[in-house]
Amino acid sequence: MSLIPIRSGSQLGGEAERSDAARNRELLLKAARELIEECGADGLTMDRLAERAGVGKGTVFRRFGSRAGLMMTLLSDSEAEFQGRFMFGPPPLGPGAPPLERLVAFGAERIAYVLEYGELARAADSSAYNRFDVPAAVLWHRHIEMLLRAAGVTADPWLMAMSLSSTLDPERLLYAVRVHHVSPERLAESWRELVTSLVRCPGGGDHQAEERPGGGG
Amino acid sequence: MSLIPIRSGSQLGGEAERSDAARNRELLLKAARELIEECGADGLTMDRLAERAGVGKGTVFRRFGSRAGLMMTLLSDSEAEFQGRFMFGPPPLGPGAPPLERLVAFGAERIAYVLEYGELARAADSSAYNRFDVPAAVLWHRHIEMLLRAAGVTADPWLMAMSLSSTLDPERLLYAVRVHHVSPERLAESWRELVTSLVRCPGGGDHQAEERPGGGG
DNA sequence: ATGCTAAACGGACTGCGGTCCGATTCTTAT
DNA sequence: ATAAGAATCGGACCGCAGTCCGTTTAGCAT
Repeated sequence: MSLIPIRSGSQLGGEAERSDAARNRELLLKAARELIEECGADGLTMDRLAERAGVGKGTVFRRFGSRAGLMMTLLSDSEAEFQGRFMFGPPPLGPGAPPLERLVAFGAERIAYVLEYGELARAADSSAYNRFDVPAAVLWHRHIEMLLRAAGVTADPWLMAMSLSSTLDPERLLYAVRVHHVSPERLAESWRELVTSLVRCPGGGDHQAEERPGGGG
Repeated sequence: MSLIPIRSGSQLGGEAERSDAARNRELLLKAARELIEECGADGLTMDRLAERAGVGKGTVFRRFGSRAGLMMTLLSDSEAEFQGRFMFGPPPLGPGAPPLERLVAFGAERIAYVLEYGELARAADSSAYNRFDVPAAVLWHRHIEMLLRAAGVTADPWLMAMSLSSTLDPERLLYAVRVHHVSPERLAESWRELVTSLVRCPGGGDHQAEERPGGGG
């Protein structure tokens, strides 16, 4: 049932897990949820978490690698559920619907997801350079890219998928909603218009010549 | 000649500047440039900068507000020059060319800019929540929005401009180039295709009804 | 020159994410 | 039961961005 190693729940690479490690992991997750309940995701610090869980700070980082890793672990259940829906679930999000409709649905669902988990989703975006290399992010990217190809978009699907992904960045989404009071519906509608334009117009192909000599990777 | 208060060079709101303040500002900027030369933008820390300039740490923060503010100040000359070109310069970047061509040129120039200043441009993007409220960012946003409107794009130009801006985020641009070895030309070409699609197709207008009767602007 | 005041100064301090490594505890073989 | 060994534990430690507030100094009026 495990779809993609979102973060595998706990251990980073190993197989077996020592009993004390398992106990501490549960302690930590429980404490983290409590803290978020009380102080919000932004109010959760690694020190506080360690103290609340009654473990050392080193233990926290060994478990989750980083603050962002912890947040991802906390989101892993809902994230897995989301992945399941857009990969295997019913149309229009899942397979069966035309690519464009799936794209539209994907954006709408992702927007709803980000808005639901707000602070958490934002905190799960590590501020590090490898933010886009996290398994879930590359999965979304690949999914969008696949749908673009299926929809007949010829124009550099990898980069187009990157542009579309950037539109769904939690940071910007939350900024639009919280600071500029943009409604979720308006966000979804704008996304629909964006992907529709992209799919309907084959990338401004008639530029002038498109003399792409080799056309290599 | 000052176009837009990018960061006004130094003082945040006041008018007159005391002589010691001016002297320290110059000292700091000089030291910052030296440090970046030696250690790269990522190697510049506020402590080191204060020490190198021979001033206290408080002075650094009073001058620039934050690390990102310092980076913006360091970029302000080239930023002002860029602003001057896309607002008042010759076509196709400046006024005179058709909106679509200006959009294409804007993206290409911005990509080149980000790639040229690399680390610095990235560091100037404060990690804070108000990242998008910085004067330069809202100017770019407004510029894109204006061009979209001029090009006849009806679909929520504000949000479309946000999506397009996100595509030009230094973080992602540098990620594509440095990690995935995407060439600058490919980035610019992808941008061209993106905006061309947007402008050519009026936002998936025939969705199902889209009876937007008035179509105000 | 001198005194006054508002502004600038500077460095100790805080809170944070993240690391390190000696001490501890679980597991397994005997 | 026990000893060896590996994995885990935990908190002192680091470097960093950013803040605070007592001290100094520039600019001006006299």
